[in-house]
Amino acid sequence: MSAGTKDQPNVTPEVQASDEAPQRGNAARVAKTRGKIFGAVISSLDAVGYSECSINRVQTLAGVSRGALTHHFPSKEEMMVKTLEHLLAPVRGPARPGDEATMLRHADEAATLQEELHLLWRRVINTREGRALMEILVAARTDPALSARITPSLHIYNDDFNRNIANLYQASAGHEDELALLWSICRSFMRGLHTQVPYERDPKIITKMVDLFGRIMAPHLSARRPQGETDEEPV
Amino acid sequence: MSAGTKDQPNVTPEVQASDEAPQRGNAARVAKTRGKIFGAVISSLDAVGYSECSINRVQTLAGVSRGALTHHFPSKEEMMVKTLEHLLAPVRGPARPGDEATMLRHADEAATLQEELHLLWRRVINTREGRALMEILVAARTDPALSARITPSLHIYNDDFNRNIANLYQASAGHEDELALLWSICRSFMRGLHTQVPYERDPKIITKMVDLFGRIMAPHLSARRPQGETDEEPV
DNA sequence: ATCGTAAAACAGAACGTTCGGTCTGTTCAA
DNA sequence: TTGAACAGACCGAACGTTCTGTTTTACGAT
Repeated sequence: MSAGTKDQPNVTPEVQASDEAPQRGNAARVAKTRGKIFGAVISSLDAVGYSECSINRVQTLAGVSRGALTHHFPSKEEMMVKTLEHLLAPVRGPARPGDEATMLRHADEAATLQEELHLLWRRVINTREGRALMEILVAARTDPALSARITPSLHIYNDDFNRNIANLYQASAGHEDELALLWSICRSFMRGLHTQVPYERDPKIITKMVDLFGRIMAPHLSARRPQGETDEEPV
Repeated sequence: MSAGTKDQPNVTPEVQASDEAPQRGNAARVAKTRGKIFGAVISSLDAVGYSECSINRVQTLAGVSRGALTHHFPSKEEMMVKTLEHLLAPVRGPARPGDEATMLRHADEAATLQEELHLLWRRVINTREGRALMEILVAARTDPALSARITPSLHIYNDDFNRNIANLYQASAGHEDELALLWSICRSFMRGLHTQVPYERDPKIITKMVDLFGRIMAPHLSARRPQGETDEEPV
């Protein structure tokens, strides 16, 4: 369904070796296969939603056999849990020192909070990955087993997220303890936007909403002066 | 699954006669059956989500036969479309003059915008009906046929919504044209909250978020003095 | 007033399809 | 040569739809 899923898998292969280390197996082959599967799951979630993201569809889209899929992910639940963790990984922070930091750090391109939120919307939330994540979150709400599996990951992600923003942003004076809350509000707003985009007559409305929201939030949330940055930027 | 779905159907029976007029049929019986079905659909959507809201489940939960269900809703898509319209109806405004107005009108109980938003969250968004609506919206995003069916209803609902808030609220001076945008932001934020509630360790966080959000929005959005009220309140 | 009849409302069996999970083989790398 | 990686057939269950029958209601003719 998506454009050119076969030609440009759109997944980051050969870079996934951060998972449980396969002591014996062929690491490169595993990473490639899992990468293809992750890409297919994400594309399917974005294109047809959680319930239609079937084993058969993923298998076909990824171009792998049923056996390969089953070997890596014994159940659909396992497939979704691992896909979620795959989606959360790049936002949690730099895997190794020197890697690009959290997706929040657009400070070099965005001067104002409004611009920052626009970038967040365009590059993180309103993407295939962002919509796929949304599908998993919504599905897990009514799936106790899935919910139980992903909740710990989400808590860890949330803690990492809050730790990262503490270095990059600050709340207005007198409300320093509200920083995490403020960013939770931003994220909630943008997740909610997901359910408005498909039904909005004028796409510009979405941009206007992000813009106005940024203007409203700006007095309460500002970027830190580049200061906690110097200690770790050899590149 | 839900508590006492059989004892207190929790649907508004005998009040649904607003649909395409059944020239011949038995209006009361139809309303009762459709009411039971709507209640079962809403409960199922809330409890198990869109994909698990199967015909079999609804049929059993509603206590009606397969034939009755099929008769009223020839397809699952039709069932969902009609359920959505059923969910949207009470928010669109008073069906007849004298009926209770839109769900937005808590002005008599809520003094501040914060209290108003809390009530909106507790009584409209974070309810079985609110979560059911969310499930349909999310499902329709990846279901073109369903999306095409519900989009007109959503547009009408949106227009009615904006018309209603224009009588009840006003944007801050100098930004009168932003009223609809401001409320869209509020709704987006609260819809996004749906995807955070199940995974939040401390439920109080949600309350705090609604509270802080209300505090941030308050300078931009205020209730109109009771003035456009007198022309239509004989009760 | 009541009876006949057509249509709506309801009941439930049966359909083919697709689902996720399981199973037995085969290939590849160490 | 061993075990991980992969391949593909197979299973019972559940899905949404379609179908034929039965009951109930409305209403004009008698």
